[in-house]
Amino acid sequence: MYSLAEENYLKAIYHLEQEAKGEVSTNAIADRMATKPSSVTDMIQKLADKKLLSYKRYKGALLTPEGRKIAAGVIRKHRLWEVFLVEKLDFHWDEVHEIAEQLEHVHSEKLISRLDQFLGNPDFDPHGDPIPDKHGNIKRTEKKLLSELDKKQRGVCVGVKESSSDFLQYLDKKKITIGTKILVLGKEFFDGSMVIQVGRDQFFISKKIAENLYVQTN
Amino acid sequence: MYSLAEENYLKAIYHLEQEAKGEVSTNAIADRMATKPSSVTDMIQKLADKKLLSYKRYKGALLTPEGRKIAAGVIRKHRLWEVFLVEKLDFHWDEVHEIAEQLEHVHSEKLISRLDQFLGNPDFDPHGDPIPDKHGNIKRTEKKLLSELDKKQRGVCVGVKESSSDFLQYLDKKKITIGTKILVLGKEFFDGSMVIQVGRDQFFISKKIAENLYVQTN
DNA sequence: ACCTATTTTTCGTCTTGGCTAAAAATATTA
DNA sequence: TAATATTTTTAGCCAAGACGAAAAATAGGT
Ligand SMILES: [Mn+2]
Ligand SMILES: [Mn+2]
Ligand SMILES: [Mn+2]
Ligand SMILES: [Mn+2]
Repeated sequence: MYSLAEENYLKAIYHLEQEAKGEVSTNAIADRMATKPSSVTDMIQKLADKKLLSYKRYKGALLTPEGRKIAAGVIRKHRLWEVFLVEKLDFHWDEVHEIAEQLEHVHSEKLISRLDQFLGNPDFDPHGDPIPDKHGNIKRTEKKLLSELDKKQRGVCVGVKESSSDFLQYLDKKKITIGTKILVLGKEFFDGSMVIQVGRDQFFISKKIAENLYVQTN
Repeated sequence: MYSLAEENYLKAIYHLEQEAKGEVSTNAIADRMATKPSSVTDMIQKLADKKLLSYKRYKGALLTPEGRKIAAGVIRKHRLWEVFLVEKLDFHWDEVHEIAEQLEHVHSEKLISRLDQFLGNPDFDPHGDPIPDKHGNIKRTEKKLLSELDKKQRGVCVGVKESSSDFLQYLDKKKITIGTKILVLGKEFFDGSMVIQVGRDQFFISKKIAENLYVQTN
């Protein structure tokens, strides 16, 4: 059984590995976890001793299969609890993350398998992120950022990259949620801004918005 | 926001106050928490500094209203989660306590009020223990131990004093659960053992069993 | 190749919540 | 009341996980 701190480090490193593809640096981990590099060094040495990641001084960290499995398990729990909060307790998708940060550390195989079943074995969390199965495998789907679409292309919103409250509330205001169809009416190459159509509404969005919305194109 | 350790101490002291009616001794707390008296002294001094209990050296501890409120809040969460596990996730009543010990420390007012609502605002947990309301008030009901009944008296099982797995599984084997009607056929004064009728079955129970089953007589 | 800036590690320290051993206070019993 | 037993507290120590300051390694620029 791993401690709360260990689980959080593994989770952060797992996410950073996805994003950066390769060794994860001490500073990157410190940034992500809002902690100091010296603390990170201590912890990755400890995790290396436990064979949860491989680490050579000054060379960054890489999860071992075991470390990856632990991390995926924590992420699985986080996302299942988020589904629970939204689907069963009627929470809004911008309110669930902080609570799931706590719930993800409850240790019980049986609890999580029963919860999974209770929720109907969902594949995605309320933000469109895939839920790892009990072995830690994730069903990766084809998705791109809205910002990658060109004029006249269509996409269906399948997820968000950021899930800050501010961003999610912006999306709500614009009536964009998972499953919403989006048509790119125009794209400005100078600043990456777009004009899009959502339902009957047409409006302007900044590059920053377009870079944080995942869409699927068929 | 209080730490996991602080919450567990407050909860233990709360329960000991109920049982013993009066100041709670250092040793009693240490026993209940499977820790050492010296550790208890440290913690109760810390809790006294925070005004969660009153404490004079060598005189034991008594929760302040604030301390009692925190403790009742933790117990409320514990019991609501137990209801969730049994009612929604089909756990057996002997499996839920350990998991609830973890879930009770998740901090979110909104989570617990939504959970309460989702469960239909239950008054009792799966072991028959009353669930405090959001202000920490408990609906106390008239109940006595089965061992207090005399020959020919009837009672309805409304709770268990112990909820160890062994005991609960024993009760299952004997088809006794919350709501079961029990008739005392005989009582041996020498050792406190009884012969009781449950449904169509008649059988012998030891004093230890009778002292851990709460019944209501009408 | 050398100097400098950046990143990472090391070292000493802090807080929380444990522990043991010894001292002090209280309770019991002769 | 005095001696003894029990309970409680104090004092010193430990491990986890954080921190800042200083040292070491690496990366970049010339
Ligand atoms: Mn989340
Ligand atoms: Mn999510
Ligand atoms: Mn319980
Ligand atoms: Mn219970």
